[in-house]
Amino acid sequence: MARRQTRFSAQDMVDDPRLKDESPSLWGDDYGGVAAGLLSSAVTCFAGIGFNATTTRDISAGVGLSPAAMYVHFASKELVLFEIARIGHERALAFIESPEVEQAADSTARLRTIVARFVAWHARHHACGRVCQYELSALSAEHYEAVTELRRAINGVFRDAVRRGVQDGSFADVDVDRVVRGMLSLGIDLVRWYRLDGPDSPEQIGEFYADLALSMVARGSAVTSA
Amino acid sequence: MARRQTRFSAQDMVDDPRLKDESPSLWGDDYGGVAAGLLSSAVTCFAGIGFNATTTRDISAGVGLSPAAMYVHFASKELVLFEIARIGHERALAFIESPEVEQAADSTARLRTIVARFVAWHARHHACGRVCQYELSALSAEHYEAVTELRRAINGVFRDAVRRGVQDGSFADVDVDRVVRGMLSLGIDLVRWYRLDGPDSPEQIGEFYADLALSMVARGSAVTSA
DNA sequence: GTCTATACTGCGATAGAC
DNA sequence: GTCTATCGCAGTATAGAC
Repeated sequence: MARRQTRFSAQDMVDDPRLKDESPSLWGDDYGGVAAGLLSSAVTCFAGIGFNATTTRDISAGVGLSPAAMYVHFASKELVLFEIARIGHERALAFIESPEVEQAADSTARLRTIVARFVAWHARHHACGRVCQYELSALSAEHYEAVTELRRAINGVFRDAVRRGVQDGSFADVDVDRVVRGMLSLGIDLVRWYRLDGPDSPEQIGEFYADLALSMVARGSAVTSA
Repeated sequence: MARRQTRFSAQDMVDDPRLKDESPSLWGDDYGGVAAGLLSSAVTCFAGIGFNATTTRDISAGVGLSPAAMYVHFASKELVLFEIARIGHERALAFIESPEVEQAADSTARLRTIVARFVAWHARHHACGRVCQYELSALSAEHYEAVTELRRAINGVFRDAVRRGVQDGSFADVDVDRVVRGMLSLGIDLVRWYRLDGPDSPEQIGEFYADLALSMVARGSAVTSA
């Protein structure tokens, strides 16, 4: 039987408007020109059919080049995945460590801004986000560890924001770890279904989920720790 | 360079306590004996390293059989994936359509029960849940459509429960689609990180998320529709 | 830096003995 | 129903011309 009789090929993914995202704007500080195009092509393919189902030919074909072209810019397919995951996590982390967060008036405004920006980033870059969330098992041990370090930093931003609000009395005495898990889940799971051509803009869904996050830590809520 | 220099092999997944789940109890009505063992082995491998990175040899080796053994019970690797996805979705749907849900006293109790059971099911069967959520792109077009049908039914249970509460005045006038997305995200994303040997039992995390879900539709919440 | 051509490997699936 | 052996092919990566 044929090796690949799956629903979609990588080329279908490139043509699918559901996978349109704004990853091309992500590589600027690290890559430009052909290399940036290869990363964007790989994001679309990886997000659509997965790292292991994507061939190096698919990635090159996405920018109109021959099968061998990818290796001039990246030493291996795994390195393409790592660069996507590394840059994606770095950008998301930077986006929730912005001055706008530092200047928040109080713990509530601070948490609201962090959640809204985290969610909006993942909506705008949802294809890159899918790769960052669901394809990490294909990384080498060293690269996986490097990404895990960045993920710990992102979790730390949320944990600090919630803990600070609990300590200064802005929030109820919630179970910080549980609540942070829930907030991250809202922001992360949307990469599975979000589309830029859907009803909500990235900023709108960010605001909506920021409200949900605040309701999770609100005083008088049913969700205080036991 | 080697084809697979990834972090983990399928055998590592079989040995990893993080992927312990209770999928062996899922196949009873459809498969028994060796076939059930193959499905459970496949769940562990697919959940750990993905459908495309798992070989038919891995699946068979998980139950101590030779590479060819799988084909006596399943016509193809893709069919193994489909059976896991089909049965997983059927069981999850049945679990939130239980008599316990039908007998709920009011809209609030009804939604609480649905969310708690949905979340608890995904926690208990989190490895199967990962396959059901993240590996569907490897299905054939026909099999994908069959699973999509089941997913629509599951979404419908949530949508009806929220809509009913809005209509009878138990809930605030929320944006039903948005709120249902959020509830499903909480229940689905946990398959990415949940472990049975962690601090929360499936039922405990189900109760916790049911509280969150109710706070999303509570009257007087900040999250009413515009 | 891009191409064509290809070496090498590993996987899905099958054949045929027991 | 399980085994061993193997076929055929797809996919990563490289060689070498331009």
